[in-house]
Amino acid sequence: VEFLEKQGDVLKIELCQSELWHAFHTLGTEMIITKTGRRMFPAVRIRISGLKKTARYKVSMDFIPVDKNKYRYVYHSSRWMVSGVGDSIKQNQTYEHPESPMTGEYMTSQVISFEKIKLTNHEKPSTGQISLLSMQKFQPRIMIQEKGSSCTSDSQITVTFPQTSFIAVTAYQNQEITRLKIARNPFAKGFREAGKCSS
Amino acid sequence: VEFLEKQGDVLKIELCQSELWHAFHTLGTEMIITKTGRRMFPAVRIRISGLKKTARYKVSMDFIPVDKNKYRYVYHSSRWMVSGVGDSIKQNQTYEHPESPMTGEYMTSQVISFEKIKLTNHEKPSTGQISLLSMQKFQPRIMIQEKGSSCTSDSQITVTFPQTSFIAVTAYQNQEITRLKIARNPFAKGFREAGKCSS
DNA sequence: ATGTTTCCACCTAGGTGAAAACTT
DNA sequence: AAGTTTTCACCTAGGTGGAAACAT
Repeated sequence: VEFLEKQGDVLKIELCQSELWHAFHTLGTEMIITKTGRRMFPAVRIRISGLKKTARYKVSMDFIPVDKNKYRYVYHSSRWMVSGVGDSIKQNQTYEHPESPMTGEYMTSQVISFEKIKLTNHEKPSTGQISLLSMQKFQPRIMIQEKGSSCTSDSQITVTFPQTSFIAVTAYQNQEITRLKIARNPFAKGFREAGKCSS
Repeated sequence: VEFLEKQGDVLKIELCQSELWHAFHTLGTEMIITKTGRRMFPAVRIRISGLKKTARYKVSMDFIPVDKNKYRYVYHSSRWMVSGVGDSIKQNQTYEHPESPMTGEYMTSQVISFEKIKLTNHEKPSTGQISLLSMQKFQPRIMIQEKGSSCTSDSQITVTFPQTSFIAVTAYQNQEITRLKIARNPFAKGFREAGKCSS
C-alpha cells in the first residue's frame, strides 16, 4: 500500500493512556460541553509507526454518533437509560490538528495529542471547537490522509478506538466519573486529595 | 519575481509594534539571556502581504553580530562603551517558526510572531533556543523561503529591522530599560504601577 | 570589581468542578 | 423536575525582575 514506508512494513496506530481511558470507559465516560468550549479529559493521544518519512499527512479528528438515542442518567440505579430519539448532529465538522500537515518522520517520532480540541454545545462552533449534542453518545475518529498523493481511496486511513466513546453532558451525571476526573486531571482539584496541612 | 502572487504586486513586510521597538531602541535595547532560555521583549512580530496564496514558505529567524565589539555599561555616564573585542557567536543557529512551513494565504492573513523564541547563553541550545554572547550586540534577521521551488537565489527573502537590534545581557544594565520592560511587559510586574489598595 | 547563576514572589493565562441561578 | 448557564475559587503552567549568592 502506498501509505507505508516500504512493502512489508506495518502501519501501527496505538492509543496512549489506554488504562486511563479504560477506567473511564468502564464507568461510562462523560465529556462536558459548554458554550465557550471545554477540553476533553482524557485527551485523545496516539502513537504511530510505519509512515513514509518524507510524505506529508493531514491529521484530523471528528465525532460520529454511536447510535440514534438520547440518554438520561437514572440516579437511584446509577445507570444510563435510553430516553428517546436523539437529534442530528451538525454535519461536516472536522477538527484539524494544529500542527497538520505533518511529515511522516515527525508523526512517528512523538505522541500526537488532540488535547487542545474543545467540545461545545454552541450552534456555531468557532475554530478549534466541535459542536456536539448533550445527552447523546459519540465516538472520536481520527483521520490520516497523505497529502499530494493521487486521490485514491487507499491514501486515507481512519481509526477509532471504541474505549474513547462518551456521552456529551452539560453537567456530570455519574459521581464516579466526577471523582475519577478530579483524581486524574491535574487541573481539577476542587478538594485536595488528603491533608493540605504541614509543610 | 516568482516570489510574488502576480507580476506588479508588491511584497510588503512590516514590523509590528514599531513604536514600542523604537522606545527601546532609543534607550539601547537589552535582552536577557539565561541558561534555561528567556523570551525576547518586545517580541519580533511582522505582517506580510504580496505572497503567493498557495505557495508554502519556510519562515525562520537568526541573529547576526552587529559588530565585533564587546560592550560594558558605564553607570555614572549611563552609556555603553566598547570594552574589547567580542567572541565569535556559535554559527549556523536558526530558529524555525513553530508553524513553518506556512502557506502564503495563512501568512498574509495574520501577524507572524516570534514570541516563543528563547535566548540563552548555554553552549548547547535546545530546540527553540538560540545561543548568544553576553555584552555583544545582535540584529535579528527574518528569512522567508519558498518551498518546493527551484533553488534559485530569488526564492528567498531576508529582512532586518535595525530598530530590533539589542545587546545581550545576563542582567539589565540600564535602569531605564528595566523600567520600560516593567511598564510594557504584562509578565513583569514586580511593583504595581500605582496603588494596590482599595478594592 | 564585574559579570553570572539561582531562587523566589509576583504576575498572566487559562483549565477544573462546585454551586447557584436560570430556563422550560 | 430536569437540564443549562453563569460565576467563582482553586488549580496548573509558565513568563517577569529582584536580590542574594556565586564566580572570576
